[in-house]
Amino acid sequence: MEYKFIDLEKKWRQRWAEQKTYQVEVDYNKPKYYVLNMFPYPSGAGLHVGHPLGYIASDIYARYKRMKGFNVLNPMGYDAYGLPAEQYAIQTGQHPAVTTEKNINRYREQLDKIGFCFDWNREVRTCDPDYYHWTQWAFEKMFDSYYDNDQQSARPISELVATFEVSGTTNVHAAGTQELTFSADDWKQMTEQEQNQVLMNYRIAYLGEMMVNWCPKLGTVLANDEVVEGLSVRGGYPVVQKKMKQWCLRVSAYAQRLLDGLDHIDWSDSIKETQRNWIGRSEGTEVEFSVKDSDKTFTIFTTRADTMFGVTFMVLAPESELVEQLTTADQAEAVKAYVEKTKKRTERERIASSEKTGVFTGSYAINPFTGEAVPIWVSDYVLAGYGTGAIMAVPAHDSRDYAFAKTFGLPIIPLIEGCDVSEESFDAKEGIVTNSPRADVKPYIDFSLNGLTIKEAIAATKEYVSTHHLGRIKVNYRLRDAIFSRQRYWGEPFPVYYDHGQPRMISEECLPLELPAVDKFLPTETGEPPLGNATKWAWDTINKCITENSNIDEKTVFPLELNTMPGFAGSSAYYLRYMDSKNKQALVDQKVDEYWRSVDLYIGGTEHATGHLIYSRFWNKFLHDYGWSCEEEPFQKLVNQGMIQGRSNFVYRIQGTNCFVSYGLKDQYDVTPIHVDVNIVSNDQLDVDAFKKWRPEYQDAEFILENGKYICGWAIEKMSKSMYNVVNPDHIVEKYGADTLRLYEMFLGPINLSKPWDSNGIDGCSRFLRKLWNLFWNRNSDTFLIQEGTATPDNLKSINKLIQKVTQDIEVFSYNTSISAFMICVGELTQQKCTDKGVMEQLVTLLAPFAPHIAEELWEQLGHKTTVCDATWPVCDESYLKEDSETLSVSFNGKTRFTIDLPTDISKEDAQKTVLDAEASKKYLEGKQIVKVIVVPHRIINIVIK
RNA sequence: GCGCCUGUGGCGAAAUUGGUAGACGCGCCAGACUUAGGAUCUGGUAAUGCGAAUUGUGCAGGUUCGAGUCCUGUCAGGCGCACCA
Repeated sequence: MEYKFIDLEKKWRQRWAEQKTYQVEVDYNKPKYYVLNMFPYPSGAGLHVGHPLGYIASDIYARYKRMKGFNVLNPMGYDAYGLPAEQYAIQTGQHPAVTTEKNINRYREQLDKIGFCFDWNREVRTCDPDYYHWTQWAFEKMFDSYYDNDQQSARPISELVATFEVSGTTNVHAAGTQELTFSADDWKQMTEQEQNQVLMNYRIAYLGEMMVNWCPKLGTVLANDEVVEGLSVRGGYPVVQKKMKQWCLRVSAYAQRLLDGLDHIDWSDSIKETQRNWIGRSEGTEVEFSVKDSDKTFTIFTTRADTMFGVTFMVLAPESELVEQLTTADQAEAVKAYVEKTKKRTERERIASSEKTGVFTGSYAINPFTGEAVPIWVSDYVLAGYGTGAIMAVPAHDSRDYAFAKTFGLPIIPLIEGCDVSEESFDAKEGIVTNSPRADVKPYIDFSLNGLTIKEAIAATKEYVSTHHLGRIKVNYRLRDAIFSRQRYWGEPFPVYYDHGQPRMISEECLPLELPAVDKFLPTETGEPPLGNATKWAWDTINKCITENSNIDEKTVFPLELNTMPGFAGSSAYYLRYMDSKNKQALVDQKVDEYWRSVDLYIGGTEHATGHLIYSRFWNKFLHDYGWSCEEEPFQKLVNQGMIQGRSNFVYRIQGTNCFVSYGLKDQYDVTPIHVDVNIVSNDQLDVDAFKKWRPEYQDAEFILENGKYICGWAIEKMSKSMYNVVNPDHIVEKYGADTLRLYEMFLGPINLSKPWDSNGIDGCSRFLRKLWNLFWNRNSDTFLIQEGTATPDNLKSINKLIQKVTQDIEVFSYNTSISAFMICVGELTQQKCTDKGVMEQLVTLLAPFAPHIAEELWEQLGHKTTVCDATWPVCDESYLKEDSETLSVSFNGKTRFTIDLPTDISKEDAQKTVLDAEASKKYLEGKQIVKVIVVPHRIINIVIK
């Protein structure tokens, strides 16, 4: 009987669906295990062979864990809202709801062919009202919360109000956009509107006016992780800075917890490091400077407090409010012109030129350590959004300050013994401090750093600054709040209405606020959100939901929030929703959450390192603060699968002809390489007839062959339509079967590595499955070969070696080596003509996670009525692995020192010779007590001494 | 500039974690069966050499009886952050 994978795989796909094999429920009798893949954007292009890589890896692990007795949750869904889906809809001129539905169906069809053990019963789609109900709910909770720095937790905003009423800001340590100070009386005297404004400063979801990344071409603002080098990640369009009123999430309040949490989760070092960089914790000092001939003061932030004696000027960010305050009348015009000029430069232009520009404000600052007055400048190399938006410039020890000083002829004072600052600044943090204070200057204060190392000097200055109230020790983070508004149609609507300009939440009972179906959903370059067209929807919502407070100004043009939420909103808590995806009362039932807790194994690409994986952790921490998620961290272990690159093929056309020359002969002609569809190339050999039919212009193509074949050239490139190197998994499944595809994708190499797809190697995996099949069935007749009780010691040794290897490898996701082990084992069993049922049962069980279809079929043929998914994972019996051994005594200087157990494949003579020849070993071992010696042919490999 | 990761045959990669380097697969070579082979099976395949043998894990040192593995330096490639004070 032959291995007919097409029928066999179809049969088992159907049976799994009928018998609901992969449906799971909470089961307190079993330990849980939660496996999760980052859910896909259902893009219009469908899946290529790169997409299932992570799904296969996690599927293997999920099936393995199930066989080890765990109750395994392995769900799947779609991240259907957001820019990618909408851009695709715009490009194809269809409504995003239509294209998304279509794309999802296509994805599902493709996924189903590969035999995943997803529990589709729990599917979520971020664009489904039953799902985004809970996205909106979480947003409302964030609006109703502030972050208490003392408790390190989100708290209801009502508690903050209560405190304000009793003691104003005195005892408040809350994360805020600005530091506010007022008394209880001040608070009570504020109008409701003023109070709302104050609270907005503390809310975790807040409406803030700020500089944002505005992308005119996409017609929306973008988060920092969606912009790289001044261009949008999606589409690569220019991004400019623009001041806009936006909903934001106070992610920055969680910066320290996001950093600390990294120490307790099992993620790769590189992705943790990426997140640490992104959070950007920096310990430094804030120092107050007073302004000469004025009572004004301002604060700067520095990590190099040791350089206080080398400050020769100050610099303000052009956007800083200080600029206006500190500019003198004579300089006002020049400063204004400069600030205007900077505004017009895009982020990209600012980054591109490293030339320093700037203008003097006319004011001077007094250095609290030297008493010297130094000029205050404005320059765009200082960023408004970091620290205090003002710096002290120490050109001798900061390359940017140095460049600025050189451009504008400002003095440079070196502070490190022996450093040379004539050509460039000395930025290193190593050396002995000098000139602090300078010997030729009368000390202004009783404080010296001379003779200390930089590290000591920083500590000493910090100490001095805080005890003398010149400033304070301060930790800054680069992590900024997430901008949460998008001027787009295809996203979650905000559950927000405006009452006389004041934002208010639609009551929880009215959620979800459904996205209206509109005809005009295109974004606009001016930033008018498409939802503005849905006025009927808006007023219907108001009438339905806002009953008790119906004094909404009827003249309001549009009473609802027009923006929608960004792509990351829906993906931030989806792992919780899978636990209890049908729950109408809560995001997830508390009992259910306490059972599944958090994701044990999360698989996905590194591209989400500073986006989804930060937002999701933030979102979960917020929910955790209220007990809605029982774990502090959502993803305990993270495995990043590498990208699968494309392997393009080329044909070589002789210039000016329609004649193509084979790869090996191309150097003899003047040729142009042309991409050719990889689907008409097999093992780099071109299917000439298919090529002629591929494009009309090649219909009459001629070929110069080598050895009767046309060989194509190749290159590794990104898998994309334009390179004609996209390999569709459907084709592989049709030609080789899903099991072969699964095996081959895993056999390609370690999952965390990027690697090119190379269809050439797939035959090896295909051959392996046929060989396996041939162990069970005689190739030429329909005789089933397996019998009971025929196991030989060799059979048992082979299978136990496999059990040991696969069990070890699967735990560390080393699937490629597992598959090698399978190939070796099947080779051995074939040679041994093994027919034993017990051995075969173990073999099939081990194979089930990797190649579930063939495993099920063979399992059934072995006489089992139940699914192989519920078979018990075999345990290695090490007694079969022991080598027979012989003992050899080894003596040095006529005295027996130790004995060696010799493996059978080493002759006693060889071993003796090797040991005694090892002069160095003899000398080394002299007088030492030998505990253990391991011997392999021709060499002592391990001598353990006491 | 700062930080992280990776360098092993023609290719993808293994190496019991400091102990026979190159398992397994692809490709290639030879053979068998074939009208045929882009099917199947068998054997070979790091380099140099007829051979014995020698050299081999980016490069240069070091530790060790022993280093692909540990340490120092260096080069190359990839990734992240970046006028972040």
